[in-house]
Amino acid sequence: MVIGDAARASGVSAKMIRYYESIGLVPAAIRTGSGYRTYQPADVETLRFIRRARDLGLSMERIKLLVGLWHNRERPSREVKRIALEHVDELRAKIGELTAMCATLEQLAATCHGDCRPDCPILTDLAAGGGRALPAVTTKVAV
Amino acid sequence: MVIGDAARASGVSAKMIRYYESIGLVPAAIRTGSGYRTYQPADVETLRFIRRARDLGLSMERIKLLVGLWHNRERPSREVKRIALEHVDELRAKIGELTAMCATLEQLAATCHGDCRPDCPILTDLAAGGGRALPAVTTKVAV
DNA sequence: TTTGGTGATTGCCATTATGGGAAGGTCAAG
DNA sequence: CTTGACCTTCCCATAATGGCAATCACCAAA
Repeated sequence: MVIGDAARASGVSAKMIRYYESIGLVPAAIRTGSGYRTYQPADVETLRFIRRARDLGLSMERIKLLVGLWHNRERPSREVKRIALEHVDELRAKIGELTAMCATLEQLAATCHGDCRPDCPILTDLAAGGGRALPAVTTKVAV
Repeated sequence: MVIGDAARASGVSAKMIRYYESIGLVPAAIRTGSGYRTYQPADVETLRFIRRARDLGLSMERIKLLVGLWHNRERPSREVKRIALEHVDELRAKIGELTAMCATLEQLAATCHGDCRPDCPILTDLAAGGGRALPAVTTKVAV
């Protein structure tokens, strides 16, 4: 199996496979005499694991830890859970930030008539000091 | 007013002010004889505007448009509102993605006992194909 | 006036994860 | 033997920000 086959089988682009190798996330692939990287089904499985972890938004660093734990039969599941929950915390924090931004913008947009006239509360707010005019609802952030 | 003063007055770092100038977001500052950038109160106002827009998560590109509209007395508020709502759409999409990730991870973590034993549904899920075991709740994504 | 300290200038590097492209080698089918 | 598909490495780019380094400017105190 050459890199293109592994890419198709795993859903990870060839470019990314080489990148993962370069940062040590996957071991260096065995090369053919002419320098082509070769992959075994087990390698493809690892790549699929990585892809799913990426789909959950995990950073390369955490994925590296998870792959290590995955390949370690002595792992304590506590470690895995800790990493997952750390990421959950970060996701919740990010969601909170974005939700606050979204709420502020929605409120500003709601009070903008959005026609051909130039006066606009969105610009006024950005120019004047940001949302102090609508504090009560803005602070109602999920999570 | 030299760049450090403008930075303190606007809450935008000197580094970022130079960067904004380099990408054309703010006009090139007038220089003193020895090459120092000088700023007027109006420039500081623009920088504060930009900072607030950044705080709302707007991209440089959209901020560039907003600054243009802000400085244009003939602007139709429709344009401003459209840009704001485009960003709201993107925020909502992002929030939806993160919420889905978060829900999946929370569920997996909830079923992981998290002790010294090695078996772990989080790893099992990542290895096996991702969340197909918990579809009903996973799809219940906000937004 | 000299010296010291603070700050401004440019430029280069790093970040995160990913894509694009060029130049050149390899392989299999026709 | 040619052609096309595919591999290799290397460089560049992204968005927005921080950091570092060398050099120069300015202000105030001694």
